[in-house]
Amino acid sequence: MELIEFKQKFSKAVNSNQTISFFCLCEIIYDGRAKANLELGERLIVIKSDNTILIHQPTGSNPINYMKADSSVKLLEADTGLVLKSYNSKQKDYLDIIIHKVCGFQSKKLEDGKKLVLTGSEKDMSDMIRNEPWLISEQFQPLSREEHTKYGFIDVFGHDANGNFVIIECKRYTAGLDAVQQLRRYVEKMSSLKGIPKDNVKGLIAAPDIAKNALVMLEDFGFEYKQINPPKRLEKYNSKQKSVFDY
Amino acid sequence: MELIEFKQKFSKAVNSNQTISFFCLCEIIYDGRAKANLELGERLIVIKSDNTILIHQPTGSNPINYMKADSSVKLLEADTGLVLKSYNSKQKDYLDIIIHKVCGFQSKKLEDGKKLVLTGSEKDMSDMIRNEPWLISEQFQPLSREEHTKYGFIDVFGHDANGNFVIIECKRYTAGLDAVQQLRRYVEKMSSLKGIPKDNVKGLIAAPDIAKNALVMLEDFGFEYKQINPPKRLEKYNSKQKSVFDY
DNA sequence: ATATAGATCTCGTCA
DNA sequence: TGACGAGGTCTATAT
Repeated sequence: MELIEFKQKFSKAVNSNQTISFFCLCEIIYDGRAKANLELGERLIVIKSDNTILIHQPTGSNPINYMKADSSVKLLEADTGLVLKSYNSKQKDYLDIIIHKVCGFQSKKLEDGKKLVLTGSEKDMSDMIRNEPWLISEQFQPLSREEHTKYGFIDVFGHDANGNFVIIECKRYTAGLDAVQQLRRYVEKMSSLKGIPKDNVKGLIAAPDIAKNALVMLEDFGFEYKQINPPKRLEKYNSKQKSVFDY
Repeated sequence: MELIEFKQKFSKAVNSNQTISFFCLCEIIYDGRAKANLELGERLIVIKSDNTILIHQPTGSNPINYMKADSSVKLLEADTGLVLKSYNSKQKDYLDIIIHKVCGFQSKKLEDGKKLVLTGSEKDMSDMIRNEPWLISEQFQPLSREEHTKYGFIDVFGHDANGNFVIIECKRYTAGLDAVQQLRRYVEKMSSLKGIPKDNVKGLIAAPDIAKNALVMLEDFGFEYKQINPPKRLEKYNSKQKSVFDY
């Protein structure tokens, strides 16, 4: 595509807050929170209606370069072709896309107010444990939600049959050393805030799996691990679930 | 665009490992590590040459839905139009894109072997401190960097004038409670593995800023905070830096 | 605005 | 392959 034609289409689309997608041969220079450059290659560029910029190479989930929402977007002429200059004042980020060739251009004003409905998050997991405390043990009794927020970001808080407090940290994937440290911090905080001995505040990790070292560390602190999987419940689609993903 | 025409172009592009981009009116159903659905709306769909799938709404950096590399991609006919079915065996993820209308279609075999050259990462920061130890203090002397294997992933390791070991944890942004806990773990691990009293292993956080609570916790453990900014050096572009981002 | 922690985190690296 | 930690993390939430 001719750069002149591209520039016209581009400007029109940007000015009307359309979402833009095009392939191009380009170099990238970034400076801001860090500093980076990417030599000449073919990439997919996406510019969203909130002026988010994404630069994608042909593989991988993440953009190789990007600018966050509310960036400025200017397309200027240069020796090599065009330069897309962008600046984000909040992040203090600068991005230059030095465009040598453009292949294809698409833009559309997207209408989409829908939000993702997702289950299986850590929050769903802690809700499940609060509603079905026997998943932890026969003795575990959860306390009110207000109770646990007072003492920090504790997933589930309750007590056992012996009058000990129990703090539960949920992880939706394999718990690691960081999860154990996190739990340890909550236990120590509650112990000191309530003025009760550490032995009377029990720590427990609920996760589908736990790393070996993490389990050792957990047991060193006198904490427990309970194998629990995160729940997955989408009321709306549960009934037709089988047929939907059937091949 | 007619769905028939789209289907032909799509299949051809997928079979030749092209990178694909198109706008469409669609619903999304996802099941796997979690479970989600997204009601009808207009989105940008990207399919990369490694069969990564990205579904983008008109705002925000992250895709609202996605599939990781090496997913299967099949386009089937349905009552409502077309259904793009995808399955990732490694992640055990299923994704259905129920396509009602398609607007535009672009595909291209992207050639790009270039890798991002980035500076200002945490590793650059620890390298800088190792090379310029006076940034920490006049007394600090870094030791060889075998720490990685023996005592965990310690960023910088050395000793002070009094024969104490010093463990430094670098953060390129505001250090939080998690950073203090991480440092604490390294200090404890080295102390116990080497059999040295904890008082003779000093912990230090090097970061541009530290959260208030994190500083309190740091000082409770007898650790130190040193304000240091991550370096940003790209040899190639340093000289023309000003002109490159000049407007 | 800052702080805190999750994420269908993703990605690289090393044992 | 699992484990571990960084990320220009991004995002949501609470203060």
